[in-house]
Amino acid sequence: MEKTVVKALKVLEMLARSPGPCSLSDVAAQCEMTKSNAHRLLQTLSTCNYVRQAPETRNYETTLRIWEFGLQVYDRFDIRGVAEPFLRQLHAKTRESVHLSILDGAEVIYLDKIDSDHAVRAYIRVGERAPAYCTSTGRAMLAYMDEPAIAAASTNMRKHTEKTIPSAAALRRELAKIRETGVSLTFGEWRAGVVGVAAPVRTEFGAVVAGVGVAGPPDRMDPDDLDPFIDAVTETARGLSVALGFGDLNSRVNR
Amino acid sequence: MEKTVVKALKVLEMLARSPGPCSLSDVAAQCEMTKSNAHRLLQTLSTCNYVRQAPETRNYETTLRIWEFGLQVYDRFDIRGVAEPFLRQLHAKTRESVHLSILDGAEVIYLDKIDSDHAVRAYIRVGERAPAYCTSTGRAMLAYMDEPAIAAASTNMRKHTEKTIPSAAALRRELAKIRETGVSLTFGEWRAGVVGVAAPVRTEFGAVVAGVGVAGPPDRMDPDDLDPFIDAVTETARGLSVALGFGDLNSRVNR
DNA sequence: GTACGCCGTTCTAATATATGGAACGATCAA
DNA sequence: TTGATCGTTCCATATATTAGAACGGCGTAC
Repeated sequence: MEKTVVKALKVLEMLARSPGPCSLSDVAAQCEMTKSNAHRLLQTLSTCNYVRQAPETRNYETTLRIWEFGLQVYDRFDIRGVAEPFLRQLHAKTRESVHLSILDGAEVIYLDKIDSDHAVRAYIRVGERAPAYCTSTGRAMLAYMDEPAIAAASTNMRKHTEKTIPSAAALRRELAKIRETGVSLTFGEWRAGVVGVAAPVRTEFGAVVAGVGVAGPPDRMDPDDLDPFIDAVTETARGLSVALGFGDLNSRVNR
Repeated sequence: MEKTVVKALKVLEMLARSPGPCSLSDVAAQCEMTKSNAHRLLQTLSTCNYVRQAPETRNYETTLRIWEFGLQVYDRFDIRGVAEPFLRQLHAKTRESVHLSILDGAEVIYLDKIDSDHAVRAYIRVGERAPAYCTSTGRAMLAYMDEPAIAAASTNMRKHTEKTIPSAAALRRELAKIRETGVSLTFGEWRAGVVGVAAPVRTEFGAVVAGVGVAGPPDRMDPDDLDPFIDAVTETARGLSVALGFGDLNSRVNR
């Protein structure tokens, strides 16, 4: 294991996370290394154009280099390109916020979204993470994962709201229900007051590659009458599954 | 200079750029290192979750980790957040594609865009780069940069289309004109058949931080009658400059 | 069926490389 | 002026990285 590389990445991550430029001492302190060590790492990162220092304050900050590479990586995950028209359609039908996410370990990552037009709306940011076990798209995907993945997702379960699913056993019952009905429902388990309806996006071979869902407040998404939303979401998921199902996801190249 | 870090970044960049998963040998060959060296680098990058190997083929590919960090970095460049309503307004007025870009050395990076609704439209991708000297937003920013920056931007000038500005001298004349009028105009210099109208976005201290512009085909953007577009763009640039002008750009934190 | 070649991976000794502490000049506050 | 803090440079030491050989697995060609 290359220690230097790990340290360099640590510095880079720290700078990326930081809300503003950092002094050398800040970097050294937060990354728990000596000043001279941090200094040299920052210099190499500078010559590679990943960070730069403000000419006047001598503080260090990240450049847009990482963003560029991130976009390149992201574009290869072509789910989003294929999914966009489907998301648009789902949004047009429901007028609520619609989300596209993938599973990464025990968390979901939101790949794309379209916000509701309503003033009161469910809001997430693209790139954000959330625990899979208590989000609608997360559970929709979990339901079709193998045992180790489910076990991993049901450790460290916490009550994020009053309604968060309370136990691994309850989660497994919920996942079984999802496998029966094909739909994942949540009622304010992650963010209070947000109703979620989601379904898995699968390839023709059955592999789950993403989750798609709609989220909104209970006064517009009546828990007793979610059928219109369920229908819209399942149709979107089915359409997306077909659109994505031809070939291996990772072999897709840039559009 | 930490050689190991440079190598690791090289591997990461190579994988990000690659259209699909790469075998170890590919990585070693393309990055010009021994297989064992590439192998260890890939392993450390794996344990840091920046790359992973497909379980079956054993090929390596990037994860979405870089994308996540890229987004964090990007969000700190709050220009885009502030600019969005202005771009929307400009788009509403012109119905053409509008672009927001920043200068990075001799190139522009497109930060954001809104596409025209028309079937025929100027198209760029967010995150894309283009030479500053022959794009409208690029020249709008260059016009207010210091001598070394202009000199750097006027090296390696190539004819991308028939209309590309032919020489450094011509570029300087053009930049002088921009400083007079406040507007930068291009007629198919980078992509044939695309008319561009752009203006610089400046802080109250005069520092140029971005460029904003509109682009479209000559039949809707008549070179002899660009005044409506010029007015719209200058108004947008002025509004954005005011909105951004209070304080240092880099000290802005997440919304 | 067997031999060959290529793959990814592991190991090791040799060496290049990173390390942290000390020292330096600059800047700022008291 | 003094003292403290900052960013940066230097250097001997220790350590982490290196290249190459060797291994076992796999597919292919003969």
